[in-house]
Amino acid sequence: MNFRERIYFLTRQIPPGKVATYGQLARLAGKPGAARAVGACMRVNPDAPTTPCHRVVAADGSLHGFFGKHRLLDRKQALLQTEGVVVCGDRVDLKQYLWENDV
DNA sequence: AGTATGACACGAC
DNA sequence: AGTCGTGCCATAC
Repeated sequence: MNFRERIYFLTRQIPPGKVATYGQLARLAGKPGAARAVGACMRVNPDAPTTPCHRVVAADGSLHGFFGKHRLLDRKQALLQTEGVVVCGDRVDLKQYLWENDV
């Protein structure tokens, strides 16, 4: 299982209404410093709906990438809010929606 | 095999 | 608190 697959798997484990940071996924993947690598995996993200990359945010809770050029953030943003994540502008309250991975 | 690029994170100012 | 610079890992060419 390559890192990418782990990242996708972990991302899939993110419950609705919650978000995980790249560093978090990287850490769960076994590479606490592979935050960038996580983002790289999301970029290739072959399974967009299967891998809720929109649930993956930066360490500050700010949404990255998936809205940059595509600007479809509004769509993802709305989706996140539908799941229970209130997106403040381009950021979410990690203290409230940060995936604790208790499971 | 090496170089260049990238959806990040942390430290310091 | 916000902004700037550097470091880490993986992927793609």
